[in-house]
Amino acid sequence: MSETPTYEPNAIEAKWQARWQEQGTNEPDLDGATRPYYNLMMFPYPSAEGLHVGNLFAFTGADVFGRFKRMQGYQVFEPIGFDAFGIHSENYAIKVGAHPATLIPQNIANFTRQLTRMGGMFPWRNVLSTTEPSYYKWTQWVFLQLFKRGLAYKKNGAVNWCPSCKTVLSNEQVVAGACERCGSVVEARVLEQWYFRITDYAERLLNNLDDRSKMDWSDTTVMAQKNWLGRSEGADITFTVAGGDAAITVYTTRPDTLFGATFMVLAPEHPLVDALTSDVQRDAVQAYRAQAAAKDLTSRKIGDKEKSGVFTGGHAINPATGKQIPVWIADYVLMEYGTGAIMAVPGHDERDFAFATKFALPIVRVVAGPGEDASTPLAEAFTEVDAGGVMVNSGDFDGRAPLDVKSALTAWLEGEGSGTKRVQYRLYDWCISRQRYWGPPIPIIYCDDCGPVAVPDDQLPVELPLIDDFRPDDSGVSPLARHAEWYFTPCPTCGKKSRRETDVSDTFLDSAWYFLRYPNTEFNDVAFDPARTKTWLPVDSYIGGNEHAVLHLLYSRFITMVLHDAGMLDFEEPFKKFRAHGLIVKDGAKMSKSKGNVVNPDQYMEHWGADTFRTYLMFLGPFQEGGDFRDAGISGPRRFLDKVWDLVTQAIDPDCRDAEIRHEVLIKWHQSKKRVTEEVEQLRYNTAIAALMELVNVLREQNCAERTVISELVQMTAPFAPHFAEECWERLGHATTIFDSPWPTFDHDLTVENTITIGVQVNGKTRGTITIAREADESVARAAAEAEESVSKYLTGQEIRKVIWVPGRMLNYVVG
RNA sequence: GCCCGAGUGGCGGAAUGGUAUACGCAGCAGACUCAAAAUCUGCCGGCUUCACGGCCUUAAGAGUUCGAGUCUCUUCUCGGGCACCA
Repeated sequence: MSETPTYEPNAIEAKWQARWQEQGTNEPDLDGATRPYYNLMMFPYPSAEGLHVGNLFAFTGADVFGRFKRMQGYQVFEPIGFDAFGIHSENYAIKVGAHPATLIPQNIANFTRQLTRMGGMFPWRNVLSTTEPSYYKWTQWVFLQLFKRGLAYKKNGAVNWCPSCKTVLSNEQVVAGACERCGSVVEARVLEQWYFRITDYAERLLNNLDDRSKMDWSDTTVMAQKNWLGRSEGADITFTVAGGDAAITVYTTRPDTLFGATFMVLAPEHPLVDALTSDVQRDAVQAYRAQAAAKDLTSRKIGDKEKSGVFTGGHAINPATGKQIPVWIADYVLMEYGTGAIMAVPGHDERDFAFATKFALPIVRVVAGPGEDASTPLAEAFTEVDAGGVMVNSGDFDGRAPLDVKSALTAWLEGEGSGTKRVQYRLYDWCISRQRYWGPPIPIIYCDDCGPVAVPDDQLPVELPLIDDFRPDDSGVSPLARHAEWYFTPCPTCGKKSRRETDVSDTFLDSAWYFLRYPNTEFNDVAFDPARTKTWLPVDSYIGGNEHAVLHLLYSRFITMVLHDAGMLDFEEPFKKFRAHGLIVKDGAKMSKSKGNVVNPDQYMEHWGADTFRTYLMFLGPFQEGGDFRDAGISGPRRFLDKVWDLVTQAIDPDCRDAEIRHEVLIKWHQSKKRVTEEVEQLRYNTAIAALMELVNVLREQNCAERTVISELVQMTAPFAPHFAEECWERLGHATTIFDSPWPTFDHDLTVENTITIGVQVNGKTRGTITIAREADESVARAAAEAEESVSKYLTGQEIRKVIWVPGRMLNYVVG
């Protein structure tokens, strides 16, 4: 008994990784696939630190699913790539004094090493990086598709500007109104920027979310998208300005409360402010507008909720009451939402109530709740619409329910020509301009004669020049503008000396279409080949983090819809199924560099092997909820693999093979196959692994190492521990990869025992158990139960009032 | 503030309204060993009992039900998202 090999993960893993590479095991036939399955995971941003445990958890979970689908007979395409443009790479390069173009390839090499080490089923010939000209050529092409369809436009927009770092900051880089890096107070700067008209698609983006045939998504993700889209139903109402021809249009979701509108508020930037302002108020209004303009975006939005504002001196007429009401300006009204103006109903809106209280404006009750009437004082805004209240102080509408008056009043306004019903979305257009260096240049040329001109397709890509001074400067203009040889270029239409657009595009654009490129990486003349696309898309399963629940997924859906409308794709939803994985925490806290609790997976893979580490990660908690990383627990999965290894050793030994499968093993075997199959399908990996462990325990107790059973056990461990399973499979005498073997099937009749043990309750308390035939009827069960001393002692001397018999489940006596 | 999600042994976590605590970790006892590690066997929610057993227990409280970790309401705590959206 000398030649028995022991389980040595590192040797086995290197062996199988090399073999997969040599034999192209992970590369499906992209053209000839008959049962294609596109298994997508969110590609990583290749940071200098390398993959962390959270990435590995996500990729392993997606890989387990892909390997499972493959064993179910699909040709699985499970590509990986790198999302390497963006401000993070650029800032890091500035910090370490290097160029991102040299850092990124190093990071990608390190990520590639780690992704190979973990044993992912990645087709490396289809790898992509968003920073390669061969990729971003098509990102620019995507931009131009939108430009040509009128969906890309320029407008002024405010950005966060740090005067000390001389750079535009993203919202998350602004902390409490200050620059996250240097602490300077951030200013708002207005720049002309490129936007995509995603708002045109708001309704379709919302409606498809409820269409299960197009999208089977996690509920939490659907909810997040719905909230982001923020559909509301209401009305536009026009108020004429007293003593003038001007009119102010407001948007409200509560047209029923129109009689309670006692003043109006415009956003400080509203175009009618000048016209409304009286001479007396002009100075105060000017001062307030200047003050509002100076506030940075974030502190205006989420900062101090204390109301501020100024009276313009102007008045408007409430179309319902005919009364003149004062018009104010205040920064709690946002120019970007609705019409930038509101009718203020302080009795029934918390913000308006706070404002009216602060500035002593009249508050009128127009809805009376249960037990209230028109004169009940309002200590706070009464905002309930559907709480059984009735209208009061509202003329002909008095006594009716607010919900009913909502539509009735809107209809009346429509008749008067002073209002219309309208649906409003919270979603705003997608700003894709970045005044930075490390991104794909926006492919537009400005010609004095021809205006903004698209760079012709045959001149794409507009390559990002490899310049050394890529730092942003004081001007707020992209560093690209400083390079005359790049900046000046002939107009593609008339040939006149023209200027390139110097903004680069948002990284979210890079990732909004990458899934279309993966099956087409070898094509240089098209972004995506129609035949390939028809075979592989839409994506069958997409797994990723819920931090991208809104932006990335919404932008991807939008770009797909646009390309669908352009006739280039025959589907409008890119991801048939989406599941969000959970988060790995360490000691109850999210892993982060600042907390110093980031776990580097390399050392674990080195010490335990990738297979044990993968199995551990999938076992530590529900995949869709995440879990707590505790290295003490890793020994459990390792012991499990050791036990399977030993069973394989026994199974291939002709001397100790057990030909007969005992009934107890047979049932457990089929039950395990059923459970594992169903649970892996639902990404419930932790319980699937528990089921495999239970099976192993039974096999050991029963001394069974029957070859068929062990073979199938090995197959079921394969998605979790792929190298390990390949090695076991080879030891069992197979010459081809285990991933081309069919997933084990089970016999339903063998998943249920002929005799079952059920609980017997007396008055709902479990008092004993009985073991009876599965099909036993009530009388048999009762006879067995009443013969049990532990049950009968609660029955003697009691009147049995009722017996509840749930066949095959339980028996309950109600006595007393 | 609003919208989601979650609170179960010492720990990670299982449980179609039907025997709560599967599986794993840690711990305790034993076997093997000169010894230790590894491995194997057994025990392992709390209180109570010599024991058989009894009572309690799924964040707290109420409710529905023959029966609730699971369904409903209220409260508390934690995590995530949105944040003056009219």
